[in-house]
Amino acid sequence: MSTMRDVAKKANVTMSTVSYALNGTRPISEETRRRIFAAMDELEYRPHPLARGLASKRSRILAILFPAIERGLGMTELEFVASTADAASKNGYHLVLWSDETNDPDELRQLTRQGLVDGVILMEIHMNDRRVNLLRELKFPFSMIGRCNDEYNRYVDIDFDQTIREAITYLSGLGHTNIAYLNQSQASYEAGYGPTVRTHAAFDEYIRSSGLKGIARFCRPTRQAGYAEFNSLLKDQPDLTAVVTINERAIPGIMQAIAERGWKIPDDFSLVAIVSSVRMAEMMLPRLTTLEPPSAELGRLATELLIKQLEGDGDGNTQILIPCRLVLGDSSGPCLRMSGRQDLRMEEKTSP
Amino acid sequence: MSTMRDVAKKANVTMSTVSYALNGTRPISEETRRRIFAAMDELEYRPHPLARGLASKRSRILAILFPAIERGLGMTELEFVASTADAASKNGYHLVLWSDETNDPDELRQLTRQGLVDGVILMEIHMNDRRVNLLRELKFPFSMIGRCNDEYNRYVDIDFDQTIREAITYLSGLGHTNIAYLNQSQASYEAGYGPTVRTHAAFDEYIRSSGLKGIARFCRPTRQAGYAEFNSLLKDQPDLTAVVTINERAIPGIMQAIAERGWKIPDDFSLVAIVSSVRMAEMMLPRLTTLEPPSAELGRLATELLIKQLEGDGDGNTQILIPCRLVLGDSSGPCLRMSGRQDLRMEEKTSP
DNA sequence: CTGAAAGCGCTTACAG
DNA sequence: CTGAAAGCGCTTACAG
Repeated sequence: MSTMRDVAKKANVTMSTVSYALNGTRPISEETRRRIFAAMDELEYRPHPLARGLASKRSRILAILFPAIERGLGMTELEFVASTADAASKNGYHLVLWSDETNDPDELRQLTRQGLVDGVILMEIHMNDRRVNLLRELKFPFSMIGRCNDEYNRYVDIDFDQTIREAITYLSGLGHTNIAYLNQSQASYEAGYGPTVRTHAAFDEYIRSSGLKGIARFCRPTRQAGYAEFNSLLKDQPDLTAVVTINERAIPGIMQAIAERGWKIPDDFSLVAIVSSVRMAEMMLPRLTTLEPPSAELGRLATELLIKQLEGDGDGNTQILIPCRLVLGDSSGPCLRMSGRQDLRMEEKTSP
Repeated sequence: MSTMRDVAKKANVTMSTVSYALNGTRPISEETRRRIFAAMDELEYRPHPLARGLASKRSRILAILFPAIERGLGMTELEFVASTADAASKNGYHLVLWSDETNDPDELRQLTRQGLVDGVILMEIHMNDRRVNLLRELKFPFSMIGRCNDEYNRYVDIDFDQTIREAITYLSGLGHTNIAYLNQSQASYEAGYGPTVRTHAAFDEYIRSSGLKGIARFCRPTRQAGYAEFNSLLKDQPDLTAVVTINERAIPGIMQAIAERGWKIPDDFSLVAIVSSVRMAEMMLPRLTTLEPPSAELGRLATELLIKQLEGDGDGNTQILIPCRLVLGDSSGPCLRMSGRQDLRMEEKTSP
């Protein structure tokens, strides 16, 4: 393994010249730079990240704080991590994974104090997030996938307003006039979990302004809860014809409750997921219509935001909102049950 | 941010003594160590990982090579990563994520040459794996979740023989005598992907030795392929009553094909997944019976194996095989269709 | 456009 | 049981 000193010797320059050539941080004559890079090639020189980090006080390592897996991570979180690692690497950074088992901000403080990483990417953001408060206080660089109550700091997030609006517009376009929203758990709402809070408010508001009938409910993330919540929902609103849900794990229970009524999806009832990956939607039968989250893009953008901040060409705070994208499945359509247009019923056999 | 020099000054010792006290690498008098740790506490001293790594030539950073997400990662891979990060942190290591987009061994060579990480964890291992060959050649420390053709090196893997055997034994215990195995794609078999190759061989062998009827097929990981493969399978073997599959993404297609025949699961046909997470099995309707992979344990063990090797208390190579664990769902049971025992049919309504 | 040198914050032989 | 010092492989003022 050759060192910068070896390169300098071979190129007949001093180490500092090699360093400046490598980092492009001061002008080098064409001839000299040629010699240096030739020497590097010949020696297969790789700069040592630890040495560079120690000397420059910039490790070029980022961390992503990964929530405890038990809390029910899925494809979306997987994509955040993968795309973050990818974006980091494309910008010459490494990404370390910090698993936030304890959800203890003090653990995060220890980690930042260590000085291994230049900045951290947060996900699963709450309206009033202790981790965010801590990092602000420490003035430790970070960016978020998600956002708090206030509009400070750098974040990328799903545009939940737009996503909810699109789900409802889509269903109302199919003729649905009475639509329920099955949210995540009440506990997550009370904890101020961003998606739960924002979608709840957005649903209420859009239903109100659109003149449709609508009802929103919380639901624990289990099939049993989905089953029970659905039945309770229909007891209150017998003419409900569609459910929109962000609660992926409740979906099998909803489907079972629908089947047990002898109803078919989508002819008798429509189901639209929001923030569910197409990958997951494909696993359901019938294939779910979903508003797919831009997970990979969120991960990439959060990383780029953070790197910009670290490299100083950040223009203060940056906020980016991206709506989910509607991907049609076989779980949504006009409701034939209420309309009486039974003649429109789809053939039993659909292509797989 | 205080440094080791500050601690030394405050404790009235030299820096080397602080260092030795911290690392426990040479005897320190009780009195001195007390003073040193008191000083550390007071100064909230955190050793600087970059400096430590540079001086000791051991970064205490591990990498996990994360396959391209397009290739269809799921919960299992998510758990590998999360549990690896966790095990690393519990042992005083950090974990960086290297995404293997290109699947190019030369990229891996560059990364190892950089000298940032002490060792790397590989997953998605093939029988003859270029990455493994490369790391062996470079004598770069690594461990694997999965294994190659030979028995060299450190690995943890699923015991596919045992897993297949348990799936078949379970089904044959329910009275099934004609069982199909729906594997991953032919392409993955030809590429020598471990799980595909090993389960294929295990199924053949166990069917042969058990006197049951069985047929194994490859299948692309799409619902369309699952649908088509299932129908083709039943054309060849009309008295088939159960399918075992490792091909999670084909399952919705299988279920649809079953439903279109007017069959009910499990009364008319049984479906058993292997190496599918319970989380995923819970998303299906009916809830899938699965042989759940010990993902978190595999990740943890692979990490511990690697760390042992790095810290020199490794007793050469270590091989660990763990079978999947049967978790009953509602997709498997005795076959009433063939037996004619229609009277045993389950009630339509099952609890969610 | 290039050099000489101090320093980043640790570890680890070498000595006693 | 403890110290004094070289060194890990870079970066970056300071000088010219």
